[in-house]
Amino acid sequence: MTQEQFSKYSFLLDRTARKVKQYAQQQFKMGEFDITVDQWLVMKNLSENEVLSQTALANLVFKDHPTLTRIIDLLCKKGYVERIPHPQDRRSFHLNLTQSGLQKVSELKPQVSQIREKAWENLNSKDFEEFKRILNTIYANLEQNN
Amino acid sequence: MTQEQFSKYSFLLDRTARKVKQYAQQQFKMGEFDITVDQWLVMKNLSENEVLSQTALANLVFKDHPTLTRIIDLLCKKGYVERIPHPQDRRSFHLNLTQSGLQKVSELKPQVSQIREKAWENLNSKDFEEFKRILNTIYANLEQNN
DNA sequence: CGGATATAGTTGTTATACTAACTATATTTG
DNA sequence: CAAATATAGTTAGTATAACAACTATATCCG
Repeated sequence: MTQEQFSKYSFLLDRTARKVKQYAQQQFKMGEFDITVDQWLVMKNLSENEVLSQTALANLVFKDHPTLTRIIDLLCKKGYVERIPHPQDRRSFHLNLTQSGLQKVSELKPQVSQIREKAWENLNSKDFEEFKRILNTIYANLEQNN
Repeated sequence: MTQEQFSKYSFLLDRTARKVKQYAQQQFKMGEFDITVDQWLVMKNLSENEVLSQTALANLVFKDHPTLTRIIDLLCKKGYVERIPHPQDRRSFHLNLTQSGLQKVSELKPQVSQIREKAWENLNSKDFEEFKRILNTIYANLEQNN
């Protein structure tokens, strides 16, 4: 295989990732979910982990700090999340889903799963495992500490 | 496989696509390439196709018109691309690589290929074919006209 | 021909991504 | 303890992504 051919993966990967996000975002909009796909990822992770700082959450969702700051800002404005001052460390916050945020997560969870399924028509569990393996290998190949 | 498990593909896909772009962008910066990864994609496609309108180019690179307008604006400012008025259709342009743009493409082409290769360490041609097949299937599953 | 419609491209707005620079607070260490 | 350093989070600036609304020009069709 030539270098030239290999190069195409980045185009296909980027194109597909954008399509997946775009499709989900359109469904979110049609269903009047009131949040974006990235905001959903953040809220879901908050719901699955009790006490999280912004740094801990950033590491979970693989977003950088400025990006997460802004997503949290928006979720606070919408009333789904609150920043609770950390009792020992005045630099830090505990992030909390509000009552409204908890309700939103449990309401959207099954709907999001259903939206996500559409991408896997005509594909099976073996494909899924292969896909995960290859994505994770690529990710590991490009990590900084190589 | 549960819905929940399937849902993770979107996270891994997004995470990996971002890492691939980020890694390339860092290499572009280190090499002082003077363009972004998306600008490179546009210039490469211009170099491979003689006469392109913005619409034709947008379809090639799978970006929408506003995004492409802005990328072309930046490439014009940098002197790598020019908009030539279409002789028959006054709404439209022919996009052209300048001399400087052509030189940039031929200078960067091998370097970009080399950067792109790093992702494929520990993976082989069969993986590559599988990966392409799965990405293309997902893309097709989510196209609008379904 | 002339009004309706379609197409090419631009502009505006919001969100995310990334880097860099910054503030405030903790921690380390001489 | 005090200075150096590290960490938590924010702000600023630029680029890309998506959608909606817009201008200008072409085309269609009665």
